[in-house]
Amino acid sequence: MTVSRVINNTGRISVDTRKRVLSIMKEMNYVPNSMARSLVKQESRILSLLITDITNPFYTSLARGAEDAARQLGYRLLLANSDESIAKEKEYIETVLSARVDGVLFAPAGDDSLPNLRKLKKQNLPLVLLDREVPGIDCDMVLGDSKDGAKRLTEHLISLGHRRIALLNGASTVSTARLRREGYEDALKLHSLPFRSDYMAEANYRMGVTDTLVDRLMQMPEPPTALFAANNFLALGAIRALLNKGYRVPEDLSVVCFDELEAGFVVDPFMTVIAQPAYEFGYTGIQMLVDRIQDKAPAGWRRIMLPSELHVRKSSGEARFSFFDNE
Amino acid sequence: MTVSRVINNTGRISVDTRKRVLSIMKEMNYVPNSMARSLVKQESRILSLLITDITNPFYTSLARGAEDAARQLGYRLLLANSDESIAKEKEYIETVLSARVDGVLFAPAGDDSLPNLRKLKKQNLPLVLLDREVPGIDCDMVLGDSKDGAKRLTEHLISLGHRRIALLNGASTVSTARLRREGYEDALKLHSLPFRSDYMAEANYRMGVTDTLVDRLMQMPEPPTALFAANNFLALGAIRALLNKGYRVPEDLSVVCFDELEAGFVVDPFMTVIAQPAYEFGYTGIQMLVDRIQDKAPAGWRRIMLPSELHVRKSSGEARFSFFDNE
DNA sequence: TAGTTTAGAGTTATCGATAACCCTAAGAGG
DNA sequence: CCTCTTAGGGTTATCGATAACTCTAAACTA
Repeated sequence: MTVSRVINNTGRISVDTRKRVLSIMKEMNYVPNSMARSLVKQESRILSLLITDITNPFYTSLARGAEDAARQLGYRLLLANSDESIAKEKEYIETVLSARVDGVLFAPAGDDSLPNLRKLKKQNLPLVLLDREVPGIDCDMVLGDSKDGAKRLTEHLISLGHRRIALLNGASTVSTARLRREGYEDALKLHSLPFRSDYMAEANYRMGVTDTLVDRLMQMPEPPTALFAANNFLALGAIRALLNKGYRVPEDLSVVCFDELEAGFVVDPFMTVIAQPAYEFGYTGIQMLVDRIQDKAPAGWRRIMLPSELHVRKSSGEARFSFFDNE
Repeated sequence: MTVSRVINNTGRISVDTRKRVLSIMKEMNYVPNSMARSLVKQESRILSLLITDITNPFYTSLARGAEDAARQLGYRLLLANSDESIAKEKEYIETVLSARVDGVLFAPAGDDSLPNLRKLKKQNLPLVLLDREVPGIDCDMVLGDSKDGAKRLTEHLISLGHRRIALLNGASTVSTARLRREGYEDALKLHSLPFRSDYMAEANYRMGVTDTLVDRLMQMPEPPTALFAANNFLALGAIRALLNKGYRVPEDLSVVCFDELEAGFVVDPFMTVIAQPAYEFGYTGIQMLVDRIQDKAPAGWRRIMLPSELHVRKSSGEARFSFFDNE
């Protein structure tokens, strides 16, 4: 009726009627029902963002970027958290589909997210993948340079004299973990260092590292002198375990990792990291998504790779040489 | 039609028809439209959570708690972030009202959130306030013991021999800032220490502290020997500024604060803090909200105060006495 | 056997907003 | 004076799911 015309500023309305409507709206505390509107308009102007760990600063920064972009483009954001669980992801997909959001920004838990993603694609819902690729899914993506970053981080350790570098990786069902391993291996090869499978360990990106994992590494006949952790939380878990056991970082073991540890403020930054532009992941992702929704995107899938930066800090130090080995 | 009966398991459906419907649903990739359902049911089973800073671990832990509780109770969570801005808060309120969520869990930016909150109450929307009170709003609340916590933190400093303790507080339009100041003053009084207004500074909970603020304190004729920061980010900002200027913590200035710095993992925890049970804030808040929605709540408003814990760590040390003053 | 249940499924109205169409009176134009 | 335009605003159908009702056989009861 006339109210709709006033709210949306469409059609012809006399100044008088408009005033009358507005004043009655105020008087009644009228608030339009966006569900009813979406039902007829067939669009909700809501985008959905799924992240895998809301306590990880990488994802909270990403969320802020997504939020800012969405706000600027006139969309609202439905934020959810999968805890790296495929099952929660599935639940969430159902929610999102039945809520008829206009598009989804999706940081998948891993390769096993495939069926979940297929379900989205079947509904023809615009989709942008974040941070991780999933084999079998073609769509727009915003990725980091995992391979190159891992290579740089490993080379940094090598340049400090380290020859025995362990890799504490995420699950191999996650694309970033695979790529980080490749980068690590590339760096070893490039410097003619052997790849040793006993220097490899694997854990969930979200979980702390069990002390036993660290024990195993440190109690080898030739323990590593440096540890490359594939993400920030793995590094924290490892360092905590090391300190508990009485080891010192970096004196006994240098530790480096992917991703900053804190969102913004850092007191006396400790960790040597490859920092990814988390905010831009979210911001760019939303831009790509909205382009796609509004048919402004090119026909083919876009694959944006954001650069990262090496920050050398205190957690990585010069290697101590062989005379320490038999200590 | 019959489909609805199948989906909701209501009414009488023959086994045969049910199978037929289900198979066609699968074949068509049918997904029910929850907006249409909400429209007629007059409930959405969506709750909304507004936090003021998504990058602050206090709020991300809180969000996880809220999410877990919501999931367990059969609700979904719409998460948003006000950045401590009343204007964003207002936008968000409008979104939430027009989305017809079933209830709102609200961490207000401050006393100026009053009009925003009134708008919610006018619609009779179940509401639970988190962390901060707002004068003029009566509703269920989950709070921390700001006053007592501040008192304990201040007394901890006093017990270390500090006599000149500065307070770096949040804006006085935020209830927690006022209470933390009260606790601080109580502790001073209790130990017959003078309250000095030149030891007070105020900044936004979200912002870094400007270096000038720290400069002002440290360049006083009688500079403080300890600093009580009213939240974690203020403490981080202060410490960063101090380190930049060449001061050491705790040697030159002890620093303590409210709230943990990191969500879960802490490497070699540094900061002496009053830790609040952030997860429980969210979890309890959702429980109270759902009770209210389902009319299981008592008639009067509930006001739950969650206890907090003092963790003494390295950022606070013994006071150095007068012979240092004229150094 | 006649009347009454009942299982199973179809019909209609509804939630609130909007698209598309229609209606009326005043003013414009010849 | 009559026709035509147009401003302003009312009507109806629609989005998709559900509540409440109806309908039709078959089954059951007395």
